[in-house]
This record gives sequence, C-alpha cells and structure tokens, in this order.
Amino acid sequence: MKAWQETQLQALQTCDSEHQIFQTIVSMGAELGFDYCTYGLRLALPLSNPKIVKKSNYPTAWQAQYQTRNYCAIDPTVKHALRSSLPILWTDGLFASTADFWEEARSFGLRYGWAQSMRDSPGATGMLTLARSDETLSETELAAKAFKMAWLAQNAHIALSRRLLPKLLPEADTKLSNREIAVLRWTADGKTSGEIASIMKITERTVNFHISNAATKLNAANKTSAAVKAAMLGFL
Amino acid sequence: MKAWQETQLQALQTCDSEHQIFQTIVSMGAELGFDYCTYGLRLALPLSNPKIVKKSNYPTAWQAQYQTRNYCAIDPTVKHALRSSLPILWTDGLFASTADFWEEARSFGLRYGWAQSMRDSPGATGMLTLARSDETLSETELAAKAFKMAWLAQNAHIALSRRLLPKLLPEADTKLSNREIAVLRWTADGKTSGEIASIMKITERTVNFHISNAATKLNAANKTSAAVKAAMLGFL
DNA sequence: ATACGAGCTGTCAATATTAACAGTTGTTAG
DNA sequence: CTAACAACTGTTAATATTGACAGCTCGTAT
Repeated sequence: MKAWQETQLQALQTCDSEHQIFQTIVSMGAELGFDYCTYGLRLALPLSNPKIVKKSNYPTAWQAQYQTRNYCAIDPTVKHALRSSLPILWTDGLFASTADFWEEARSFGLRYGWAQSMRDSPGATGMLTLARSDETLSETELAAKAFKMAWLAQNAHIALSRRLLPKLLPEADTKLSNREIAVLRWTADGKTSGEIASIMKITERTVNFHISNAATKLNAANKTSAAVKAAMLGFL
Repeated sequence: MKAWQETQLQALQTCDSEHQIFQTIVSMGAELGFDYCTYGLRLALPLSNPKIVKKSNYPTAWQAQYQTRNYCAIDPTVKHALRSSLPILWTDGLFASTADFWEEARSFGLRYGWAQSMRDSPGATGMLTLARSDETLSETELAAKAFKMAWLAQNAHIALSRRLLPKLLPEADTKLSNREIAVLRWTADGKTSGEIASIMKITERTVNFHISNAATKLNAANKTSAAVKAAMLGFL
C-alpha cells in the first residue's frame, strides 16, 4: 500500500503527457475497485462562459451523449462539486430531479459511483469520479476508501491541472509587477484611482497607468475585468 | 483504522463549537504521531488586508511571538500553502532564507513538522500543520501518512471554515437575485453597462440598477469591488 | 385583496474611467 | 555603456459610472 502510493505519486509527478497522467489515475482508480474514471476541470474564467475539459474512460457513446445534450449543466454531481469538496455518492436521492439523465447513465453501465472535487488558486475546480457497473457501493466501502480518494482527487487535480491550465488560460502565466499588483489590490477592494493615488502617494495618472498596463497583460477589457482576473488567478 | 476515520468524521461534522472541532483534529493529529497542531485560515478578502485566524495548540509563548513579530508574512510554509495544495515538509532548505525564524521555532520545540493546505469556493485557504519535538520526520513516514493527511487537511478545513467563515466574512451569506448574478457576471468579464444592456435586452439604466443593488448587498463601494467579491465568493 | 419583492425604466449632474498623445528617472543585466 | 524595463508624470476629450430623484408591472405569499 505504501509502495503503491509512493510509486504512483512518482508516476503522477513525472509523467510528461496528460494522457500518461490520466492513465496513471485510471489504474489507481482500478486498484480502488472502479473500472470507470473521469476527471473534469472547470475554469472559473471567463465567468460568463466557463471553460470545461474532461478526461474520461467512460463508454464513448455516453461521453458523446453527455456532451451533445449538455448534461454538464444539469449533472447534480457537478453542481455539488462546485460547492463542496466533500465526496458525493451516487444515490437515487441525488438524482431525484434528473431521473432521465440518471437512467441513461445507468444504461451505459455507469451504475455505482462517487466523486470528489478540489479547488486551487488559479480558480480551477477539478472533479474526480470513480464508477463501476457491478458491485453496489456502500457508505461503508466509501468510508474505508475515503483517505485514498481524498489523496487521489487532490493529486490528480494537481497533476492534470498543471498541464491543462496554461493551454486553456494563457493569462495564468502572466507576471505582474509589484506596483501593478498593489494598484489592482486596492482597485479590487473598491478604491477609485484618486483614492489609490493618495494611499500610495503617487499621481492619479500613475495609478491609471499601472492599471492599464495590468489590464493589457491580463487581456482584460477594463479595470473591473483586470481586478477580477487577477484576483481569481491568485495574483493579489 | 476504518473505525477511527468513521468515528472522527462523525465527530467533525456534528461538533457544535469550533473548539470541539479543533480538539477532534488535535486528537487525530496525535494519532498520526504529532503533538502539535495548527489550523490557519486565510480569507482572500479584503484583498488589501486579508483576514487570518488560527487555532493552535503550539506553546502559548511561541504563538504570541509569531503574532507580534508578524511571522505570518515571512513563514515559508504559509507562502507555499497559498500556492500549492501539496504537502510541505519542514526542511532546512525550506527555511533557508528565514533562518532566525526557524531557529526560534525550534527553540520552542517545534522541530519536525509538515503542512498541507486546501482551498474552497468562498475564497478561503486553510492550512493544517502537524509537528512534534522528538522524532525526526522522514520522507518515508510522510509518504506513508499522506493519505490520512490529505483527508485530514480537507475535512479539518471543511469543518472549521464552515464555522469561521460567516463570522469573518458576513458577505458570504448574501443572496443575490438571478438578474444581479447575470449582470455581475458580464461586468466581471469586462463588459460595460451599455454592452450588458444589449446582451440582456434591457436598458442601461436597469443594468446599473442591478449592479448597484448587488453592490449594496455585497457591501461593496463600487461595481469593481462588487464583481470581485461576488466572483471570489463563488456567486458567479 | 394587499403587501412585498424582483424586475424594470426615466432624467440629470457630478465623478471616474479610458484612450491617445508624449515624456523623465533610476536600476539592472548583458 | 547601453538597452530594457519598472515606475512615474502630464494633457485633453470622449465615455462610463454613480447617486439621487421617482414611478410602473408582475407574481406570489399572507
């Protein structure tokens, strides 16, 4: 068990490709007793149309269906994942208001499963789902495997989001100068340029200069967007 | 072991007071072999002066020292925790640039330790530190206990932040209307009121009306602050 | 039936912001 | 030495925002 975790952690952190990382996660899921495994990553930005990516070994037909019918928008496990990092078990109760979706998933062999999510500074939420067709999944089994699940969800997210993030959100690589950060911090807290000028003992012109530079770097249309992006990406 | 986790999870989630929760965490830390335990919570807001709270069973004198000298600002484990959720081991290398701080901690018996952090939607970062005076802490021991640590850091954060958050950040309890959310989303993405009016097919006046209502609810001085707060608190 | 809240709209004046122009100073890395 | 860069400042005009006034419609909960 110890050997497993050590070996696999190595594997996760040294893997070069997303594909390799995901395969490692799949095999760890298998060792926990689950054939099916999906990792979903949802970026917080842009807020009006958040980017989502998935790596999955679910049946292809189901993945396609999920995509085309935009089940992501109604999937209760996704809803839960965005709110809480507690593990969530697939139960009838959970899918009470989305019975058709649930029926359809089961018809593809996705019958017993659970998921756990995890968040990090660049405003990304990752959800790891483990599922299988055959054996029921009891609260007891879940409790017994909670440690490993917590660890796996965490490390899967760290390993995969590190690869996926720069591609999906180039702004995440931006470097802001100290002044830009300071000015954006006050901006995000609701100070006007004039107030920030007083606080920092510089001209209002200079404040606006820094804000505008930061907005350009962050690919933001105005200071509001710049402040939000910088805050969400953890620059402030 | 299974019994331990189940019992303790119960304990964590049914505890009424912060104090009880923290005591439960301390006892779990002790079972992992660590006498000392600290949970620190850092809210992202306000950005220019983030709120921080700690629960700790470190020697009182050290806690006081840490506080008065504002060691939080230089503590490398805190820096790490804000960037990454990977566990971090107290090593000489880690404290290379803060040797005095490190020496002083050791003089209080805080010699071997590690920490792991965890983030959640309301923009809060929690860090759990486990430490002891006597036995050295090897990478091997760390690896062996990584599962439990991941689980403990996660659940400690969930349980404690749930209690601490509403007190520290009353805005977290705000309810925004659907319109307010929609308008703030576009605002956060950098749209002007006029653009949002077109998108949502309402008057510019109405857009500003919703923004202003949201800002009042969120206790924000202007729309930039409202957008940042709403985004950080996960309302958007 | 009536009160309440969400959603919506109007106008006007005071402030704040952005865009576009042009430039100085001081530090640091090659 | 010099190129690059962060930090800083100035002016002007066009746009955007906020604050403070006031009032309508629709649904739903008492």
